[in-house]
Amino acid sequence: MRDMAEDVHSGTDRLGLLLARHGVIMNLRIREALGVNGLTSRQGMALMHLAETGRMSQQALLEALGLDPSVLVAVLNDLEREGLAERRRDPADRRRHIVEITAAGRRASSVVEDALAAVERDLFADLDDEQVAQLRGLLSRVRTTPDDPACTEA
Amino acid sequence: MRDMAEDVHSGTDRLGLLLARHGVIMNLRIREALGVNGLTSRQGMALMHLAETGRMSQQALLEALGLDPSVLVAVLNDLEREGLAERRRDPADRRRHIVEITAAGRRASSVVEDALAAVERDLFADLDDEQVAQLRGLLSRVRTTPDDPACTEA
DNA sequence: TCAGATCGTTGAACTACTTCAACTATCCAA
DNA sequence: TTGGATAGTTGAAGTAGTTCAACGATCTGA
Repeated sequence: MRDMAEDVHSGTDRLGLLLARHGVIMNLRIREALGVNGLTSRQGMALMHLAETGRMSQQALLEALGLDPSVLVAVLNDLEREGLAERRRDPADRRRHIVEITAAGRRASSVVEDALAAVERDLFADLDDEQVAQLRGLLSRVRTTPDDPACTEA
Repeated sequence: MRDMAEDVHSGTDRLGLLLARHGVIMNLRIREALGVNGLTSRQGMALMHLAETGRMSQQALLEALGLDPSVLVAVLNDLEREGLAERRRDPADRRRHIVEITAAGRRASSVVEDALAAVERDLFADLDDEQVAQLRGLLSRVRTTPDDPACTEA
């Protein structure tokens, strides 16, 4: 197909090492993008989640983001103070909070979206659309659910 | 019951978000693997680098790993104390250190290799060999070199 | 020989992330 | 009504990563 050099790197290159090397950098760039509004990357993540789902229980958000409860509290405090999200008690169970994104939150989240898109354009500048789609497909099938108990054997 | 919790991944999924989500987890697993000998993930990284190149100047290692000089010093101190690497002054320029991996270091590095391979097998269990190769190819073409000034134009 | 640069090193300050224990309010079931 | 569980909150401790300034040893060029 293309005349691309198949292996620019030396032969041994573990995929894991590639991920360790590039992953750190990609992560950095992505977190910068997530924090584009002066938010922390976590606040950005939470905002994106809320933008997707509109509203959800604090519990659900917590599990989706994989955060400690106490951490999420701080995140939501900040988002709420900035007027990007709101908490209100669930009338059906007053222990629970329902977290909802505000209009300002949606605006902020779309700014984050754009910043993410820009980083992607930058990171994946050498890939065409089809390849980016391919990459997305492959990555989405990576097993990141720790529900498999027998995974740390050597 | 938690009816909103389960289904999380869907529609909009930015590739960047995928990376932010999965990347953190992949990174965690990989770093666990890198630290399999009781080393820190950084020591593991350094060891892998040394195993690839055999020996290199401390300066070169520093740039390859993207570390602050002071950080590398600590890493090498530990590796040397464990007998996994050795520093000696470069006779051609006595300011410089030449870092060389030891036999024990090679053994340790191959343990890291195996652990990495295991993590990969686990993470990419749902991909066949061809797809893993594809993923490696795509990832290796991600732009992670920030030294290119003309890459952030849009 | 001297001045300035380079290499590795030390130490400290600073930030961010993680984890945990304890507490309040609320729900649910016996 | 009461005891135990759950949701969210607070605060603190511990860990790890980053950055920076300063220093001694050494090289290089004038």
